[in-house]
Amino acid sequence: MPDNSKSQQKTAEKDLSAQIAQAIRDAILSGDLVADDRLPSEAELSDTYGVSRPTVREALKRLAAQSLIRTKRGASGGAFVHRLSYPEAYSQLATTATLLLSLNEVDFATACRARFALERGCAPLSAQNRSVDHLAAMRAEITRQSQPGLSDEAFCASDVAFHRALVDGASNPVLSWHLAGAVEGMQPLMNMITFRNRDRAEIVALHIRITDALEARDAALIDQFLNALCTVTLRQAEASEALHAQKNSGAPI
Amino acid sequence: MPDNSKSQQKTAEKDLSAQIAQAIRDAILSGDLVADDRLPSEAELSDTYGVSRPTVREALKRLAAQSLIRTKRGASGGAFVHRLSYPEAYSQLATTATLLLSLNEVDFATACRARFALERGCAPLSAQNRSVDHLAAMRAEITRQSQPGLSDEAFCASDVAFHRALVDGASNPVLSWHLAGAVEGMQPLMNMITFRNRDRAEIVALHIRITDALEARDAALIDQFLNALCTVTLRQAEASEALHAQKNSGAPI
DNA sequence: TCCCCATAAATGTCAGACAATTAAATCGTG
DNA sequence: CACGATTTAATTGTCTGACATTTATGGGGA
Repeated sequence: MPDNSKSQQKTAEKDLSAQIAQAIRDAILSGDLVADDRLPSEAELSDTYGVSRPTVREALKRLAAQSLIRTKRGASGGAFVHRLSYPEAYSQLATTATLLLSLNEVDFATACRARFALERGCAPLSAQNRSVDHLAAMRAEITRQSQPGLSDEAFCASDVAFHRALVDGASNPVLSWHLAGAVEGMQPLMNMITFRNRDRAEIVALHIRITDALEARDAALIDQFLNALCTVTLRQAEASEALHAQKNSGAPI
Repeated sequence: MPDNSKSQQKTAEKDLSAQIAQAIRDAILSGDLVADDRLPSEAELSDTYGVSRPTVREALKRLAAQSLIRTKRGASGGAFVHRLSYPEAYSQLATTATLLLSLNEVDFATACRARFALERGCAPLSAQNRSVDHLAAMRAEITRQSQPGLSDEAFCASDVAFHRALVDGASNPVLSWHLAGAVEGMQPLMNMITFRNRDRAEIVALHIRITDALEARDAALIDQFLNALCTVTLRQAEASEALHAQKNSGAPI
C-alpha cells in the first residue's frame, strides 16, 4: 500500500543529502543525540540510508556549516555533535543579520530603530548589574571617539565597542548575543554614513551622559538618552543619504 | 618568499571545501556577488580552485545550508546567490538559539530575563504603531488561553502567539525577527515548565492588562506589566524546577 | 620500562561515469 | 512564414572505486 519508492508525493522532494541532513538535524534538536555524541561513520551512514558516501558527506557538510557537528580525522575520529559556543553563535547571527539587511532592502531607519529598541531593553538590567569594568570600558571608548582626525571606520568601531560594553553590563550572555548580532549585522549599513565632526560631538556627548546615568544606575535616564541617540543617528543617516543622492545626481555628466 | 603550497602556517588549515565555501561567502558578504547572481558551474569552480567536483559540491552544500545560495538543475541552472527571506532567517535564528540554550547549559532564568528585556524594548514602538488587528490577535489568544483543560503545550503555543502579536505591533520586521528567534529558541526550556491553573490565571490576567495598556498606547504601563510577567514566569520556573528535583530525588529507589 | 613503528580506522580528496532535469535550438509540417 | 514537437546541450544529482592523510592503538625491540 505505501508507495515506497517513486513518490510523486511532495513529502520530501529535496536532495537526498538535504533529507539525510534533516533527519540527523532532527535527531540532534530533539535530544536523541546530545553534545559530543559520535555519529556513525560515513560508511555506516551511507549503508543505513542506502546512499553513496559522497551524498552522506554532503549532508554532513551541511550540518557542519550550521555548527551542529564537528569532524575529526583518524582512528576514533568521525562526526560529533557540537556544543555551540557563544562566539560561534555570535558569528552565525551576525552573518544572518547582515544578509537579511543587505540582500533584503531593509532600510536603515528600520534596522536602526530595531537596534535601539533592543538596546533600550537592556538598559534596566545593565543599570542593575554593571560593574566598574564596564564603565571603564565605555569611558575608554569615549576618549577614543573624541580624538580628532579619527577615520569614520575607527569611529564606528569605537561606537560598537561602547554599546557592546553597555550591553555586556547586563551580565546576560544571551542578551549580549542578540545585541552583538544586531549591531554587527548593521555594520554594512552603518558604514554608508558619513559622520561630520559636529555630529560626532553630539554622539559623544550622549555617550558621556549615558555612561554617567549607568554609573548612577538610573535606567530611566539611560533609556531617555538612548532614545535621543536613536533620533540623532536617524537624522544623520537621512542627511548622509541626501548627500549621497546629491552626489549621484549632480556629479555625473 | 610566500610559501605557496605546503603551508605549515595556521592561515587556513581547514578542509578545502571549507576554504572554498569561505571564499564564496566572502564574495557574497562583500557585495561582489549580489542576489540572483549566478555562480560558475561546478565544473568551472573545480577548475578555478584546482579541486575535484565533489569537493566543490561540498563547499556549495555548506553555503546552501546557510541559505546563501540556492541551486537549480538543468540547462541554465546552477547556483544562485539567494535573497534570504524573513521566514528563512527566522528559522535559522531559532535553530541557533535553541542550540545555544539547550546544548550550552544556559539556565532558564538567564534566557527568560533576556527574552523579556528584548520584549520590553519593543513596547514603546508597539504602543506607537500597533493596529487594531494586533489587539484582536492578542485578545483571541487570551480567549484561547483561558479555556480550562488546555494542555501545557497548547497554552505555551498560545502564549507565544500572544507575544508575537505584541512584537509585530511595532511594525518592524527586523525587531520581529529578533524576538521570534528569542522566543522560539526558548521553547524547549519553556516546555519543561508545568503551569498550574492558578499560575495560568495569573498570566492571563497580566496578558489582559498588557493588551489594555497597548490599546491605550501606554508604553510605561506595558513595560511595567511585562516586568511583572517576567517575575511571575521566573517564580513558576523555580517552583517547577523544585518539583522536578523533588520527583527525581524522592521517587526513585 | 620506554620509545619507535606497523596497523587499522576514519575522514579528506580525486577521477570518471551515468542519471535526471531543464532551457534552448532545431527541425518538420501546415 | 509560423508554430509545435523533438532533439540537443548544459548542469546538477548520484554512484563507484580508489588513494591520501591523519590519528589512536598495540606490538616489538633496545
